[in-house]
Amino acid sequence: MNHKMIMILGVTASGKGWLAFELARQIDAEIVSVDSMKVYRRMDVGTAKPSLEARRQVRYHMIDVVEPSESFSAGLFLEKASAAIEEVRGRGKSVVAVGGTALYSKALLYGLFEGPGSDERTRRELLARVESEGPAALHRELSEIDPAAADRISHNDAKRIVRALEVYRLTGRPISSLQRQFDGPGAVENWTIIGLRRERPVESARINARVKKMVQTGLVDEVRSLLAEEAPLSPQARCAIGYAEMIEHVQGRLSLDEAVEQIKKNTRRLAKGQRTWFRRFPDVTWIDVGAEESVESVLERVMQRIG
RNA sequence: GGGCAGGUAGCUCAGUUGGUAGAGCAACGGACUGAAAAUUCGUGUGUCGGCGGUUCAACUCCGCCCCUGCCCA
Repeated sequence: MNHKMIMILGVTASGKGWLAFELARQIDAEIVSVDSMKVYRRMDVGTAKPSLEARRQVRYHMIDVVEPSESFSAGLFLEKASAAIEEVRGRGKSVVAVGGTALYSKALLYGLFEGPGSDERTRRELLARVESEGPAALHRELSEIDPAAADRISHNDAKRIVRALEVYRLTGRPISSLQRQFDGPGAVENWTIIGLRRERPVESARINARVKKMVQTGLVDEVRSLLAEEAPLSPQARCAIGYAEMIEHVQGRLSLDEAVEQIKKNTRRLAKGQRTWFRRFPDVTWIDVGAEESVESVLERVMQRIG
């Protein structure tokens, strides 16, 4: 008994993957990856997946669950991840959830609203209208049926406008009346949330080093072979950082150096967005990691917090 | 040593007839509920190389010095 639910947060390249692995071994837990890109098979180097060796030692979930040609979603994530967590708990083991996809983490903590998933036909239709009429026109339409949502969504944010209209069309209810989960207590209290944090320049330096290493360990070849596959990469998979830029390079629109610089820049931006999300997460115990601090030392500090 | 061209934001550079400065990129802050590594909103962060001079007022004009690049010795 006494199995734990631990969530580890941190920006990309913060070392949370290692920590999760060491922690899982220490407390005999299984790991649930909370990452929108590690779900794709054969996208290994660029998503910094745990090694096969690590995966032999600790059981991982939510990694390699779909083909690169498939689309994935927060809803699908929540469904599969919840099932995985149930399974782990059924074995009487602890759960360590690690990842950098904040929306997915939030979905685990609070759930998502009970509503329709994306509907391809409706969405295609609405997107066509965005093309011809511009997002502002649809935003005006949204403000008629759901002023609260329109107020919150920028008139240029085509994706959210489309989603809101889609939900209304499918359910006849304004999306703002359905999205209430994040306001309540959710399942937060079941989790111990640990955040890893370093000084900004250190985080940036780690990102640069990681990108360099990805290129050295075969990112270009990985992208080439993905492009050579029969089924084309899904829109989501192909905009993954590291892949989008390398596709430009492989197709001759960017030099290798330019692509690498772009990847570094976009990864830094990703980290920035992650910080913004995580800052507002509830009940996070932040661990300020020293520049040269060892995994063991961090692990020890985390163990103290977990008790 | 002499000549020429430059020294303005983290970087690349604009800056009209003197009225204490902008643009791109980078950076920073925010939003975010089934595409989220996506999408989107916002913000100049500056001893204008240094020291003097002219002027009500100097990034703009003058002098000296320092630094960088090119050319001539």
